[in-house]
Amino acid sequence: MARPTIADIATRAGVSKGAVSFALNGRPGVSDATRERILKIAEQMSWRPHSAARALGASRVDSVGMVIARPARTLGVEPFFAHLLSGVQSGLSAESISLQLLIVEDTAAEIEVYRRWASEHRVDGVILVDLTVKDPRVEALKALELPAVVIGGRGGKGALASVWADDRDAMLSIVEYLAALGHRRIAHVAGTPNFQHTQRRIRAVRDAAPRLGLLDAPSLTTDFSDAEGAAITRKLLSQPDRPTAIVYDSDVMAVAGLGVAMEMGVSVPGDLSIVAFDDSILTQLMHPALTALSRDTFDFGRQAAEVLLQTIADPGTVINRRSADPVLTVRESTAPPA
Amino acid sequence: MARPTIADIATRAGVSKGAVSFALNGRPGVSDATRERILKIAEQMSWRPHSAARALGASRVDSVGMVIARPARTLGVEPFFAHLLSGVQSGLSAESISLQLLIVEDTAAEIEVYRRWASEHRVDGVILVDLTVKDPRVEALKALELPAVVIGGRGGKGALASVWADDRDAMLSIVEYLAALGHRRIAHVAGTPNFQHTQRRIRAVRDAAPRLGLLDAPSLTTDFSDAEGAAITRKLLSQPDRPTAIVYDSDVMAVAGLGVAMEMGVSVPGDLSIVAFDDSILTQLMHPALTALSRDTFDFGRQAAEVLLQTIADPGTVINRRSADPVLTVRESTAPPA
DNA sequence: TGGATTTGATAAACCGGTATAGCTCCCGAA
DNA sequence: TTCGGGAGCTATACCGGTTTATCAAATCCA
Repeated sequence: MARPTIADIATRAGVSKGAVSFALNGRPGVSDATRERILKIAEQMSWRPHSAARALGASRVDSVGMVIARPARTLGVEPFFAHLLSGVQSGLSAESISLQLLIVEDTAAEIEVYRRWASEHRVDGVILVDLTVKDPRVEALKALELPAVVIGGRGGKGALASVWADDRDAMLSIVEYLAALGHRRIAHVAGTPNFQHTQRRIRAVRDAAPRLGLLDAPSLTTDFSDAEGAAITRKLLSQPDRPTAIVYDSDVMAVAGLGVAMEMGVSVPGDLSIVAFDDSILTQLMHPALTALSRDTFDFGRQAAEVLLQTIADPGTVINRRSADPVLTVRESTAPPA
Repeated sequence: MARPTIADIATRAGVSKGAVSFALNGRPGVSDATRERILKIAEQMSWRPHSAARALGASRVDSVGMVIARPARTLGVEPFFAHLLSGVQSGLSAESISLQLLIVEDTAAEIEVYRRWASEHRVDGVILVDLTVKDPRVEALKALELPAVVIGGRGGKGALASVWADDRDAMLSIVEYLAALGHRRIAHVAGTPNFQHTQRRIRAVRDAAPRLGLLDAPSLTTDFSDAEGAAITRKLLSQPDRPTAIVYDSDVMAVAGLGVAMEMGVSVPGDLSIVAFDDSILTQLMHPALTALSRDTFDFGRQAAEVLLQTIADPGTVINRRSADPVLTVRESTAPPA
């Protein structure tokens, strides 16, 4: 027999389909003896549930979705997503829930995907990344009644569940470290302006500046691309009063910035200190290796999966879980100013 | 009404469920007038098929799977996979087929996933990457009768469908280019030895060496990691008769190698030319920017999706499609030897 | 000891589609 | 005039599970 169904098992065990279903799902309705017998037979016949059949009956598909709305070009280099993904999967695999991944161009397309997933019952819930300030996805998901968890940003007042880290504290620790080294001119090459985490980081820099006696602490936004990272760096380093330290919101931009510095003959860390707000193999490949903020991205993903599963199980309560705080890994790209 | 079913449509249209099914799937059995009417009503009620119900009835889930067996750590930096993924999705989205992605540790786990997917009917077919010499996955997939397409390597004699590029010719073009510049000592830092494409590339170097009058052309295998790439480079550059050019099997290793050269005071391209057998934003971020072999990875993925869908539709014929040949993009890291 | 409750199990409905057998009506050919 | 056959549609079985109503037997309690 190619693929046994519960009916086959029922026949073999001399019981009804219903009894088999109860036994296999560990719910009351059969005696321990019968349950044992059924489980053994199922094992023997190497039975596995037919996902579609189960989905149809139980109206739950054991599958969650994740859409990433960034151009594939920049995506690949960002180790962030690969780690996040692995973490999410590890959190899901315990319950043998599968993950649907989709890369799309923009938020409009992303919402369209949610709409389709909801109407076709393809996923039980979704994981959101890159939350923006007035994010239309939150509204859309609530309208669709699709359980969701936001990664890296609070889901709004009682709106969506979330898993987040303290970007503000993290940014403060970077700026304080640089100030302690003696830097007074620090620039911040930020990411996409409407991302919530970008905003929080910018605010952190702005708030800390007077307290730390910084002369100048501009935050300049980009699209997270290496190109803009490089362009902004070139502009910053061409100024008469150029910064002695630059903080980049991503490792890719930091690497691009390092390249520009070398090209312009600005020595790192002699003339310029560089810090990346995200760590990965990239920062370690460089010469000098970059000082970077390390976050446990894998764990981030794992927690997001957990929270999502809880949200699916009990849509009533909204969980906002704070994950481990990031730490600054000091390497060769930072030193006291000349 | 929250989610209309075909029964609802049938009632509204005053026809039977069957008629609605025929109309919505564009198959004969209803008149054009009725079909028109049914489609309009379905549109109005914004009906969408329930994926599980369709899967159960039609025994086809409109979903394909892809498992990547590499440590997440190296995965993230490889832009290769992000591009491939986007390509695959673009090929699938036309038929609105969804993609399941899974990252696992090793091949054993990968096969286990295939087994589960097959028994739970979660996917209609799978896409394979990183084919090894005597790949156990081929056998496993045939046993499971799961349609599959291999990316970047022939599926074996009549075994599995495939989409491949000519690695041999590509490697030849690199070596010939370096030889034409005047290099006679060329080293090849290869990838995992049991990958088929690694073998093909090694063979290409070995075969071309005598014809091009190369004094030495060793191929050294690695695990594709930056660490081993760096280690091997250090060893190569410490030799008395060190190579004047090194070809790396991946962009990540090439970048690591460039770092080692700089560290050892070996100037690139003055004392050493570097070529990466894979292009991405990484190679362009470096200083000097790396000469690299560019492949249309996106298109690769797109074609793989196409071939897989054809294979699913008609499991009889085995397609082996050759994709566009890669081209060498010359940048700043290559020059005639000193 | 007898009625109430619990336990263990069954049969059947159901989820939302697809596939098929069969029915009616109409047309054309013999 | 009759019969064959196709077009257009309906009714129904079916896919493989889950869930509920039902029921007999066992158990409990007074």
